[in-house]
Amino acid sequence: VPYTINDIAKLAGVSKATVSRVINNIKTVDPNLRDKVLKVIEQVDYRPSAIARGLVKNETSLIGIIVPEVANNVFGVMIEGISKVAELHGYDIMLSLTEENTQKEINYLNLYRDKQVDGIILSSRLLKQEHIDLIQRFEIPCVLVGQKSTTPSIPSVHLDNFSASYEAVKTLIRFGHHKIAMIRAPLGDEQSGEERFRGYAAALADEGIQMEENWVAVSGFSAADGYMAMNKILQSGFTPTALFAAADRIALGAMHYLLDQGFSIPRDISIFGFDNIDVAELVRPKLSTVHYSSVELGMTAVRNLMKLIKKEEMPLQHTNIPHQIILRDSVAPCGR
Amino acid sequence: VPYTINDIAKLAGVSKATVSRVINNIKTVDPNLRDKVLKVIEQVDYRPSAIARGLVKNETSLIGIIVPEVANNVFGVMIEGISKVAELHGYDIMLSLTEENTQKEINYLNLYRDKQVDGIILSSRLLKQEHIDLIQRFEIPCVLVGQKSTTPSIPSVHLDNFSASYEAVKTLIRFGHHKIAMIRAPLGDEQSGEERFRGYAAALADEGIQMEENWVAVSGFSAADGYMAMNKILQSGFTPTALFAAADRIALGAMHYLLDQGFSIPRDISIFGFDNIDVAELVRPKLSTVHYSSVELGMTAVRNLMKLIKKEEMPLQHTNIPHQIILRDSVAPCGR
DNA sequence: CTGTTAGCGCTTTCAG
DNA sequence: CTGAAAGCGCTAACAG
Repeated sequence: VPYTINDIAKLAGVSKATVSRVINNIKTVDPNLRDKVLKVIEQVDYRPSAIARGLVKNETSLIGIIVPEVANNVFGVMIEGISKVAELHGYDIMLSLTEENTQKEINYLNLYRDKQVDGIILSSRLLKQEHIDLIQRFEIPCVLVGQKSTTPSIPSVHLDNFSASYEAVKTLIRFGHHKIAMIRAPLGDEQSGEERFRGYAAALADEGIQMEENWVAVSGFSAADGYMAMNKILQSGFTPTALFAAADRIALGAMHYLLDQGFSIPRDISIFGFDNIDVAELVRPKLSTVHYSSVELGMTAVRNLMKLIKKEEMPLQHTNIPHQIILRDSVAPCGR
Repeated sequence: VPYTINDIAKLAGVSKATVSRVINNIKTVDPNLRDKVLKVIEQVDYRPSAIARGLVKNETSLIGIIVPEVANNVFGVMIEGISKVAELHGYDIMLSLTEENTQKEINYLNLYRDKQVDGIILSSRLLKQEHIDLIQRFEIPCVLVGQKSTTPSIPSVHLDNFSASYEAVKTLIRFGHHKIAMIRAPLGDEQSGEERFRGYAAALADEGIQMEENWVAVSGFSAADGYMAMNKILQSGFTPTALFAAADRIALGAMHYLLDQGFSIPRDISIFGFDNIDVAELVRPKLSTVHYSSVELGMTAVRNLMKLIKKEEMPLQHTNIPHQIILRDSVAPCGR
C-alpha cells in the first residue's frame, strides 16, 4: 500500500501543501521543514502519484507514438530516436501499433486523447482527412512523420522522396542502365508509394527513356512481397538490367528471387534499394540504397513536438531530412 | 476545451452519477435517460478522462515494457507479440528503452510505479537483486522475459538456452565438425551469455572434444562486434571448421569477416546462429540458426502478466518457449 | 432506477 | 513561510 502525500504530511507534522512544495522544489520553504519532509519521504520511499498530478495539472509528460509496426527496422530505429529526445525533455512514451489499419489509427488517436498524452507522433502510410480532422478537434499537439502535412497547424517531418528516387535512378542510368524496372510501394501511400515512383518516372523521362507498363510492379513492404513482385516483372517478359525498389526489404526479396532464378547480382542485374536498413550492409552483395537517418527523423519529430507543446515557436509545416545515395556492391555498370 | 462528465450531466439534465452509469454500461438505467445521455455524448463527442478514472479506480489499463533496444529485430518482434495480446485484454503499452543500462532500468521501474501501470514486462540482460527488490517492494505485477526468475512471486518466460545451444552444436558435430569456435555473448548475461555457452561446452565435452581457450571469443550483440570477435579467433591461430554464434547478428558479422578474408561459407567454415531474426533468411548463404518465436515470448509474457494482474491464478515461475534447430545453407559437412 | 455525497492524491489560491 | 480549503474528472456507496 503506497504512501500518499497525506501520510507524509502527517508523519512530518506539516500540511500537505508544504509537502507538495517540497516535492515540487519550491524554494519558499523553511529549510528545517524541508529537511524533515525529505527525511520522511526518503524513509518510507514515497513517490508522488503521476496520475493525481496529471489530473490537476492537465499534463501527463507522456507522448504517444503511432506506427504501423516495430519489427521493421526503419520504425525500430525511428522509435529509438524518439525515445532518446523525449527522455531528454522528461517525456515518456506510449506506443501503439496499427499494422497500417486506418481504423486502428483512429482508435489509438482517440485513446491518446482519453489518456491525455501531451503530444502525438503519428506515422501513417495512408493518411486520410479523418486523421487530420480528429487531431484538429482534439487540439493535442501532433506531428506527422513520413507523410507530408496538408494542414499548417500539424507539422510533418519526412524526406524528399521524389528527389531521392530521382537521384537513385539517375545513378543507375549513369552506370549505363536503361532497362530499369521498379518495384514500387502501394498506391495510397503518398510518400513511399507515389513520390518514390514519380522520382523514378521523372529520371527515366529526363533521359528520354521510354518506360513501359510492365517495367513496374506494385508490392507491399515485405521481402516476400518483393520476391513475388520480381517474379511478376520477369513473367511479363521484361528482363531489366537494373532494378529500383521502393524499400530495402523489397529489394532484398527481389534479389533472392533473382538469385534463385540463377541471375548473378550485379553482373546480370543491378539492384538499388531505399531506406538503408541495418541489414543492407549485411547481405552479399551489399545493397546500394538511399540512406536517410531514421533516428534523425524520430528526433526531429520530437523536437518539433516539443515546440508545439511549449507553444514557444511554431515549427515549420514541412521539415525535410537529408538523404544520401549509398553505392555498394549490388550496382555495377551495365553489361548489356 | 474538452467536455467533462459534469457538462454532460447538465446538458442531459441528469446527475453525473447517471452519466457515469451510462458510460460504464451499468444496466440499471432507464432506457430513456440512457438514450438522452448517449445523444449528448455523441453530440459533443465526449470522452471520459482516463486519468480521472485511473485516479479513483487505481487502474490505468497500461502495461509498461522495459527492453534494451527496439532497433534489434528480436525485441521488435517481441513487442509486437506483447502489443497484440495486451490489446486483446484492453491494455495499452508504455515503452522504455534502456540500452542495457541498469540504472536506466531502475529508473524506469520507478517511473512505472509513479505512473501506476497495472503491470510490467521487464527484459533485462543483466538482472540484479536490485531489480527484484524494487519489484517486490512495489507489489506491481511483473514478468521477466529472457531471463530466469529467482523469485516465486515474479514469473519469467524464456527459452531453454542450454539445450538449444547444445542441440545446435551437436548438429555441427553430426556434420563432422570438431574444431568448432564459439562467439559468445557477455559474461554477465545469464541466459544469452552463460547458458548458451554452457550448452556449447557440454556438447563438445559429451563428444570428447577438447575445447581450447582460444576457441571462444566474447562479443557484444551487434554485427560489428561479431566481425571483430571472428578476427580475434583467427588471429589467435585457431582456424575452426565451424562457428557457433550466440546471436544471428553476431553470426552475420562473423560471416562477413570470413568472406572478407576470402573464406567460402559453408565450404571452408560452417556457421550457426541463434535467434532466427528476419534477415537470417535474407542473406546468402542463408543462415542456420536456432529458432524460437519472439512473438510467442511476448505473448506468453502478457498472458502470464494478466494472470498476475487478475490474481485468478498464479502463473508458473518458469515458462519455457520451445525452440527448434533450423538448418539452412550456412552449414555443410566438414570437408577437412 | 436516480441523485447526493464523499472521496481518489495531488496542486493551488488565499489568508494568516 | 505555512496551512486551510477548494477542486481536477471521475466512481462508488448510500439513501431515497
